[in-house]
Formats: sequence, structure tokens, C-alpha cells
Amino acid sequence: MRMSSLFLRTLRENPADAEVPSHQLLVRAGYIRRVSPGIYTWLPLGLKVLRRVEEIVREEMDAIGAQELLFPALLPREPYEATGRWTEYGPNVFRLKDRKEGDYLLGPTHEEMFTLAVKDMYSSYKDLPVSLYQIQTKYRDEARPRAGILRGREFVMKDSYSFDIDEAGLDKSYQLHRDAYVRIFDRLGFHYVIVQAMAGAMGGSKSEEFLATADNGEDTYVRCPNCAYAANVEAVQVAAPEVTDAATAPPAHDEATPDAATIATLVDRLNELVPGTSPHGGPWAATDTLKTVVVMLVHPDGTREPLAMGIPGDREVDEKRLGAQVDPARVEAFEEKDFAAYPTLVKGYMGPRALGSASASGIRFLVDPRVVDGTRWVAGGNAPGVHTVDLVAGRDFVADGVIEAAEVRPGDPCPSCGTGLEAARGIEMGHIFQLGTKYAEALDLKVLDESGKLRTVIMGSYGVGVSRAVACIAEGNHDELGLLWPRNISPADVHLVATGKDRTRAPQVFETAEVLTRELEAAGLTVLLDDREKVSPGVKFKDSELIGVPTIVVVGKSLENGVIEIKDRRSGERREVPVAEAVAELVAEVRG
RNA sequence: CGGGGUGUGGCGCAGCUUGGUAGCGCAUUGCGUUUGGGACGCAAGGGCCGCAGGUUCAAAUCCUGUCACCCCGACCA
Repeated sequence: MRMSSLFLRTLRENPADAEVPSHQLLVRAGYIRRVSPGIYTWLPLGLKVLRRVEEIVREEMDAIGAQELLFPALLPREPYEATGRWTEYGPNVFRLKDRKEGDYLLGPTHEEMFTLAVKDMYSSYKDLPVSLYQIQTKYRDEARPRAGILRGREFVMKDSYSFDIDEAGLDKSYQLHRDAYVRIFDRLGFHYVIVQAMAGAMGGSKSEEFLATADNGEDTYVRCPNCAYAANVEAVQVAAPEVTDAATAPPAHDEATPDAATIATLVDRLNELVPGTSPHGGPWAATDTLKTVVVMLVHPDGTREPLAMGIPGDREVDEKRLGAQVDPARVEAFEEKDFAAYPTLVKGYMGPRALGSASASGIRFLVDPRVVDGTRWVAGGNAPGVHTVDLVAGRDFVADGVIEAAEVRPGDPCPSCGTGLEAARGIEMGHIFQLGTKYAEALDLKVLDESGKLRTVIMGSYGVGVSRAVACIAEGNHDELGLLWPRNISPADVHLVATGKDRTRAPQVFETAEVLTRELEAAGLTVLLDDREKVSPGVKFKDSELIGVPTIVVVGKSLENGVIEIKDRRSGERREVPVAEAVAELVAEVRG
């Protein structure tokens, strides 16, 4: 690549619409350009980087025997209708019509297509297992694209899918992918954590995310400082206490608690009215109360269903956790008109005894995992100004089930070893999960087993954000001067700067630079040669630092002494090397 | 969808309060000087001042509406 003709324009100032470093620098250094919110053009330098990341992903996928194919990005509605995702995906999918008014979408993810492709071609257990992948442009109409290429509406993703005849096969395919992902993210140079995750809208069971650790990341996860446990907050499993015998607990009794519609006022009332009778003998605290929260679920088909939750009074509902639990339903606030429709619900004084499928209200009632049988609570008495004290789970009320919707706090016990958890943030770079049979069933993907019986194929699904990885690498590899690409990602191995005025006045400089470039290329290195004439050395140095190729070679003034200069972009170290040794020296440095 | 902000040459911005020839820096072109840290001088090209109405002799500037974009939140494999 020659900078005299490279399609490139570097900017001295940050673009006004860029906030995060990766976005600012990728635009300034001429790697990408914004076309529309969340939609970017890859310029020649940027495309080189993107291709290098793709290639690393491709090599590791091929290494586990996955086979690459490529589906269209433009897809018909029908397969997504069959799996329910045409509706479940909601406004996040780009939809369009053809001239005959037929419905199409731009693929946000391709489970349906992979499933149908296997169904189309395979029908025997002998064909399995098989893993297929593509590196494809995906489209999601994000409510708010942000941070440049980190969260776009058009992005490049590697997605792969495994197809197995049984659970054991799925476990093996999953593990193969997991190992491949570890290699991919190691090669990309990420600091990352593997956390337990929710399978979410994709359906399925076991699921892990690969998060690049970043203080400004969008995802919050917790990790245990003592054991290996780490999980996305959405997926944290609360450690449930032992079930206890409540035989000694006093019977439940209602107490008048006027003006106690909040947990704080309730605790004050309890300490005034029934001091010293808390389950633990100490003063009443928020942790002794059971807060009842009601929300309205809106299912993909539009039906609305109220959901009540019993949560320890000292905690808030975490909307992300709740959302993940009820997915694909959407959570809406429970409004005044909803209270009017359910007269058994007394705002501020709702309690478990009026809730549950078997109760008068018929409202589904789920409790926090901490609410195990035998635990004693204070909760609303379902009448204004009344609370029920010594309400024992399992004795005085029975919930319809358990829900992980309460907020997770740093210091909460690790579900695996009990140590206090720590919270941290990261950027989701990869997600692997065991889909199970959701898509195979919906699209009727079955094969004959050894005994001639039809069996539903079991699937796994595995994604890597390829374009996001480019942004993420930039995010973690820059300084005040510009980008700092790792060697295996850089758009070139060597950035060779010729600092002469022009070919007429500094023929040796340009000639030497040309010869070195040819020799380096002959040795298999890629070279970005700054052969621009009439450009001052300062400009060329600044550009080389902004562009961020790890090794910068300067051919200039020192040529009089028969030496060139090799600079390490990251450390800033520079050393002089005789021209005759330059190629060998650089090859050794680049090959490391 | 809620809150905040911004729309003026390719990029970054001033001008708007108080209406009257559209400006600055960078970038681009030409000439000359300069060439190891984003050089200097002279000259040049390039703007329906987001869009639509309105007020006015006159609107980038005032009024109404509208659109777009950015940031925070909600949302998000």
C-alpha cells in the first residue's frame, strides 16, 4: 500500500459525533466512515483489519471442523413466522416489502436458515454431527445505536450452529466451540471473562457469554473472588437458604399499620407496634419484609397478563433480570386502570394471601428464591393500612414458582461457594448456547436414528461479533497519539515513512524506501509505504502514529550514515539499523 | 419512548441575545520559501446557514411547524 495513492484522509480533529475512543480514532485515522446512525463504511485500512479478524475466526472455526457457507442477508418472512420470531423480534428487525407486497426481513440472526438448510439436505443420523457457520452482515434496528462500530445497526457477525442426534453430542459440539472461542479471543488479545448467561430470545438452556472486560462496557456481570463463578447479572442464580421447620413460629396475624405503604415506613411501624418480635429477635428491618410488586406482561401475541412477585423488602426489582426471565414477553408498568380491573389488589398493601393461580385474584405469583418454605415475613394484608406479620412461606401461602428478578448486589453470596460477589462491566464479544430443539421442532427438522425412528435434531448456537471485535480491540489498544494495533490485527506489518521533500531532491531516500518495501514484501511482510512527496516529516510521523501499525520504519536523514530507524509504536523505543540489515531485522521483529 | 443538546463550505467551530455584504481554523488547488515532529507567505475554489411556512423594506439571526443527528436513560443475540 502506498500512501501517495491510498484512499485515505486522516483528520486532525475528532468528529463531533464520536464519543468513545475507538469511534474517534477509527474515523480520524481513516478506517471507517459513518453513513447513517449505526451504519458504517469500511475504508481500505479498516477493511484490512476487519478481514484479519475474520480470518482468525475462520481459522479457528475450520479447525474444529465447522464448515463455512453463506446465507442471504435478505430473507423471506415465512421461516421466521414458523418459529414465531417474526413477531417475537418485534421492532428490532428491519422489515421490507418487495414489489408484490411480499414481506421480507434483513436477517438479525440466522437460526431458521441453518435449520432449514440441514432439513433440506440431511435426513439420517449418519449425517450428524455437523457444524455450519457463516460470517455475515446482520441487521438489527436498535432503538439507539451508539459508540460507532461497537453497537451498530449493521454489523458483521460470525454465527455457527451445531446439529446433533442427542444431548451428549450437543455437549461435545458445545465444548468444541467453547474451546475454539477461547483460542479466538486469546488470539484477538482480549482481556475477557466467560460468564454464565441467559439463553434469552434464542430459547434453549446452557449458555455462556464471552465478555471483553471494559469499565465502560454495556453488560454488568458478577464474579466470585474466591472460586471460578462468574455470571451476567441477568443469569445470576440466587443462593437459596435451607428449608426450615416453622413449627415454632407464631401464627400469622394482621396488624394495623396505617400510612405504611412503603417498606421504610412499614419497618418504622413494626418497631413501634410489635417491637422485638422479628424472626431474628433484633429490630425489624427491611429484610424481614416481603415486598409485592405487580407488573403487566405483554406477550408477543399481544395478550396481557398480570404478574405478581414477592421480593425481599430491602431489594428492588432489576428490570433487566425480570425482562430476561419473562422473555419473550415484554414488561409494562401496572397502571391505575389495571388496579381498577383487579379489585383484590390494594395498592401499597398487596400480600401473598390474595395472590397465586389458586387464589381469588387468580394472578400468577412468583417469589424470590430466598423465600423458601419456613421463612417468616411481613407482607401486605390486602386491606388499606393492614400488614400480616409472621407469615410463613409454605404454611400461610404457596407461590406458583420462583423468579430471579431481584437486583443482585456486590457482596451477595456466591451461589457456588458463598463468598461475597464482585460486580464488573464488559462488552459482549461472543455468546454460545445450547438451543436444544426449539428451532428443530418449529421447523420440523428430524432425522432417522439407528432404529429407523424419527428424532428431533438438537442444536447449539454460537456467535462472535466480528466488527464489534475490531472496535473493541481499538478500544483497548490506543494512546493519546492514536491506535496501537496488535501485530496479528494490524492493517500492515510495517509502516515505512520516507521523509524526503520529493524524489528530485531526495532521490536516495525515496529509492531506498522503495527497495526496502519490495524486499520486505518479497519476504512476505505487508508494508504501508508513506511515499507522499512534499509532505513534511511531522505530518508523516503524526499519521503513522494515528494509524497505529506496530512497527514504524523511518528512512530519512540518517541515511547519510547508512542507517534507517526502527520505531516501536507501542513502547516508543527507536533504534538505528544499517540499511543492509534492515530487512532481516524487520522480518525477525515482525515474526517475533 | 422519556430527558438534554446540536443542525452554518469536506471536517471542527464562531456569528443568532440587539435582523442589514456569511466568517475563522483545518483540509483542498496554484505559486514561492521551508523539510526530523501536524511549516510559512501570497492567491484561489468551495455554503439554498437542515427543511417548510410566517413576520419584515430586509431573516443564518425573530415566530410557528417539521425533519435529522448526538448524548444520558429505557431497550438490546
